[in-house]
Amino acid sequence: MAEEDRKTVRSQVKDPDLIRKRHLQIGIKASKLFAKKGYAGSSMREISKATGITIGNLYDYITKKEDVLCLVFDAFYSTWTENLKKHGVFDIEDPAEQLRAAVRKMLELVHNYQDMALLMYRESKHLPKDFLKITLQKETEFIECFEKILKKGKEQKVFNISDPFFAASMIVYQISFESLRGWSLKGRYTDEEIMTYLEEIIMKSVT
Amino acid sequence: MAEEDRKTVRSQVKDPDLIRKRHLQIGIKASKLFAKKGYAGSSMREISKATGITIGNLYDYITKKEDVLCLVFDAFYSTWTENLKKHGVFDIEDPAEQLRAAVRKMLELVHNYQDMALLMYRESKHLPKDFLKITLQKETEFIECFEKILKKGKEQKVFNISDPFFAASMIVYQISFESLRGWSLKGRYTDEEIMTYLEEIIMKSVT
Amino acid sequence: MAEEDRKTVRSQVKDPDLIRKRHLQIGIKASKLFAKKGYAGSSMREISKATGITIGNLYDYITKKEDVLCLVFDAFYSTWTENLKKHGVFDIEDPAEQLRAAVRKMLELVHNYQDMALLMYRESKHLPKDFLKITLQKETEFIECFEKILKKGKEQKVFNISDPFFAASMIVYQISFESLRGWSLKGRYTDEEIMTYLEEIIMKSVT
Amino acid sequence: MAEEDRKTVRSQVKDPDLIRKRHLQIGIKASKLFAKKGYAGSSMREISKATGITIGNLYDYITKKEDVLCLVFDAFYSTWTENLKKHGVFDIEDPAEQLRAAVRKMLELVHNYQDMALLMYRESKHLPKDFLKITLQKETEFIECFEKILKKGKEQKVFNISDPFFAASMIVYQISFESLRGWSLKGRYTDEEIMTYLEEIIMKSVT
DNA sequence: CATGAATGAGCTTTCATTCAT
DNA sequence: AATGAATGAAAGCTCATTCAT
Repeated sequence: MAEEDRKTVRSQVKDPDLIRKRHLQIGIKASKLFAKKGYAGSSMREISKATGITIGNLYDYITKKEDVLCLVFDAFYSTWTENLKKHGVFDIEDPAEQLRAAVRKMLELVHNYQDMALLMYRESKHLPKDFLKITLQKETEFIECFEKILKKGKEQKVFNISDPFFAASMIVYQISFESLRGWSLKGRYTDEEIMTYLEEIIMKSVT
Repeated sequence: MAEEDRKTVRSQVKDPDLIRKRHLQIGIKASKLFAKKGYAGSSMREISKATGITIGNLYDYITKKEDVLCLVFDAFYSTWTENLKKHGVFDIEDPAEQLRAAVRKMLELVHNYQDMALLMYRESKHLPKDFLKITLQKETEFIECFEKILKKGKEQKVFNISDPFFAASMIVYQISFESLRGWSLKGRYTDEEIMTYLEEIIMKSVT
Repeated sequence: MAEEDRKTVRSQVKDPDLIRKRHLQIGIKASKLFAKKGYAGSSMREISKATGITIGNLYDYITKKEDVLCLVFDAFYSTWTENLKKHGVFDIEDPAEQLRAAVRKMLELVHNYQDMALLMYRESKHLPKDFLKITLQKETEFIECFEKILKKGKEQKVFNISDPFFAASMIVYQISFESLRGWSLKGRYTDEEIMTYLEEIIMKSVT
Repeated sequence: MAEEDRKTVRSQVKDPDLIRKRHLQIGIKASKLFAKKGYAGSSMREISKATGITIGNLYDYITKKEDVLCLVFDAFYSTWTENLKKHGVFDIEDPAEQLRAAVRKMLELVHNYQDMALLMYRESKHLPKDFLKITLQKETEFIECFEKILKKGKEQKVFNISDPFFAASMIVYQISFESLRGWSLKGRYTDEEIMTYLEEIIMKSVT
């Protein structure tokens, strides 16, 4: 209880199943609200309305407004990783094939949750210190997935890169391109073009 | 530059020189504050303290808090473009040489104003509509500088890219890598390593 | 009276009984404050103190300071019309008798709520447009009560007037005489004298 | 200097002619502003703009914002009495004729300065105590003009009134009818009709 | 005398948070 | 567990007034 402190959002309620259910409910509904109005721009009243939980009851499941943001990040990572596991990307043997599949899958995911990716960049500043650390840890683990693929490809001499981790970081970064810079491309390119170009650029950068 | 700009932030004060001076003062000091506490998280009283201008006087130079953010963006673009012009990047003939020089220069700039790049991504949401349009225009012009280099290189067959504008957008995006994802690299790489790797990756992506 | 009114001042609070109670409380207490210091001269903090409702809670029952003024007008008209109905003025048959009774009753009322009449003249400028319309409508209805009496009297040749509505307007105006010009009479006449003279003048003006 | 204190608005400036000129200028221009936006609703900045005197200079002729209101009242009484003297109302011998002439003249005056009359009712609350006393004195003197006419008429048995001063007060009050209640008549009556009816009612009230 | 930049108290309003029911 | 009324600190912004030039 002392060391494991703050790994999750504290709640007054006893029933753990109810807590899980409500926490997910809050995270999902609030994420849509935050995407539209931002974290600071959303009041607890609005969060209450969006989640369908009265304001007093909301505070039975959280202790501060920050917690709602943590729940949003939690919910996001849940759906994100879940979606990724469903498609057996990591079963592919050929590194180039595998990388292309992973990148394409991720691009689709980011495309579908565009606001979310942007949201996480924008609002991570408001996360409490200890939760931020956890988040960064999760991101690092995510990068390491790509690092693994790159390392294998480098050993097999199919990839020509100097530093696998650095390259993996850049790939993960590039995947968010549409979310963060999409506005400067909208009108010039179709969604499919954007994803095709991105895939192409990323693949070329490693070969 | 003196007559045509500053139509966006109106002030009560009549002396145009004083306005320019104070606007710059506000933009620079507030940018440091915003980088630390964010736009929404910084109160007008804090901005007043940071700029050294009393709150009432501050409102002689702006009309809304938004305006401070505009001044931050303004100040940023001023120093940014100014710095870029100083080094005769656009005199270089060889496209590859030219691109490398431009990228390296920009990487150094972004490195020195790290918080700023992140700030601009994070807070552009809070810009008023009309000012946002101007900002996007400035960004597009910036991208087009790189597009021009890429086009020339493509014609000379030194660059192998399918869409120069898209590639230019990606390069500009990659240049901000350190600002937006730097935390995942800190501790693993020195500043110099980061810039060298970035330069290498960007150059490879076009050849 | 319960369902149809109070569409003008919206509140966050859900319990309609509580809303009615608080709205009346605000209207009455604020009216005394406004009479003393004027609408513009009374701060929300003072209104809060005067009503005994904390400032945040106050804003659960109103949306703008204007609303407080509306509630003052509401409360005034409520007590005004209520008081008038209590005394069966409109049952009297003889027009002259009826007019004299109505005037006398009104004079007493205005005398008891002296500051209020003055307040309403002074502050109606600050009412929001739509509410002002409602207020004027209520006043017109009030004038029409007197118009009706005058019309009947004119038909029965007991009153000698050229335009009943105009005359009714003037009577209603004269009734507020004490509120608006009382200061120039204080010291010269007793309260009872003022009312007697007023009654006399008004009655003579129609015969 | 001790007893006569505060009879007028104090000024830093030495030249008495300039003071008079500026005071009148301020009073006239500010009156139009106050009529539109009210005393409390007009800022010193607006007053400065309306008068064409810079804010600092303004404070060379006044000491507080209140003073501007005093100057408005002063300017008003100046033009008012001036206008009244021009027409030789007080030379008429027959009391009824004289009263009718005075009333008609005043009605025209009030009609032309409608906003002003309303303004004075509304804003007299904001006058400093000592100045208010002077204002009331001036008003009383004005009422006494009518009282004199009524007294003469009463002695000659052409007027049938019980208390001349009270009746005079009421007449002065009725003269402002259009200013204070005009909105409820607009649309129903022409300006000329209003004045004719008013004259008729007032004359009947004394005979 | 005139100018207008500077001051800071005070205004209206919002909002995270608590707590009696 | 759930409700929503109540709290008050703090936010953005205005404005009468001063004062150096």
